Amino acid sequence: MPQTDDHSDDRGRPTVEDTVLGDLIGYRLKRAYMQIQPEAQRVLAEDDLRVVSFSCLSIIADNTGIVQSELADALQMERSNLVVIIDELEQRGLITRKKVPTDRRRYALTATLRGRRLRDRAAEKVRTAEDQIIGRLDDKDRAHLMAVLQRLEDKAR
Amino acid sequence: MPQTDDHSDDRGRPTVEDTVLGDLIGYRLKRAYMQIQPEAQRVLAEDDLRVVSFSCLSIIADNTGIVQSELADALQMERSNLVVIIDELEQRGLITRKKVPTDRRRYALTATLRGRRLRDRAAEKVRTAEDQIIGRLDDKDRAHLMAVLQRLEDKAR
DNA sequence: GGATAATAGTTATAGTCAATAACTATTAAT
DNA sequence: ATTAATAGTTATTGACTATAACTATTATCC
Repeated sequence: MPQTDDHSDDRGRPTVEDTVLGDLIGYRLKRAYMQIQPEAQRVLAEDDLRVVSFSCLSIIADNTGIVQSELADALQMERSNLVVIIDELEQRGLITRKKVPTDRRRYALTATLRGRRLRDRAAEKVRTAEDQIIGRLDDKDRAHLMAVLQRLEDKAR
Repeated sequence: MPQTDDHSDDRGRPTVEDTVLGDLIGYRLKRAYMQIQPEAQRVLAEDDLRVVSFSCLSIIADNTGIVQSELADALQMERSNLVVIIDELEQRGLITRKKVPTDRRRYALTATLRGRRLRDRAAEKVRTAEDQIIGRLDDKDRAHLMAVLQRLEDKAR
């Protein structure tokens, strides 16, 4: 009987039971995310971007004139934590900030040409990295996954 | 033309474009997780558990005699960060720690009856909370989601 | 029209969490 | 028997998130 109680198989791979935990959506989501995130972080770091600054840049690129509050809403983060990120993107010449004439409290954010190009390139790299990790989870499953995740997100609100 | 450029619809709902970002698996996973996590945290807090301590307790309950290194491996966390969590679970009488006679470096972890009961109850509550959030995403989609996430996780290694 | 509320952006700060290094005790490898 | 590696522990650090407090500006409502 080769099955011992040391919780590992013959290849040293853990065989830890997690049926209860593993049946929770939150657990599976987090673990799946933990596979992807470090790689995304790595490729983005090559362009001196963090995941969060890439996300900001990407939303700004697709929503010319968006203001910080709206951006914070969209990314579900605190306005206050956005400030330094926006500062850096502006200093690097990836976005511009200009006062909204009709409401001088607000700043309209716009991606520069450099910003848009960097976004496009970075997005492509992240997408490629993801594809390598998931071993080209076939297109149908990928599409279904994305649709279900999107719905899950929508339902939650 | 009611469509303005303020990135919100008539109900104040944001209509921010995120096609590039939204097509990344990592982004969708994170956002889906962010819907679930706070609720899981909330129901677990009712039993003075954090997500991570619940996860530990659950794995221990299903793997009698597991040692800390194996647990850290299973949950993909650092051994060092486990220590305080294990300490607390032991102090609360939810698990026991006893030296492994054949290897005195290791401690065998076992859930007590109280520990197992708490785990079962807490898992049930988390599961219920998840179901409420996802609005009973139908069983077929749920099963498919879990299967794909599991595969995604496996492929990544 | 003027007092009061709310909103946008900012700053500073505190709490949480994960990662790292260094250490002791014990076992495995050569 | 010496050297390596492993298990658990402690302390510390850096990153990230949340919160409160503040200024400037706009919206609300008597």
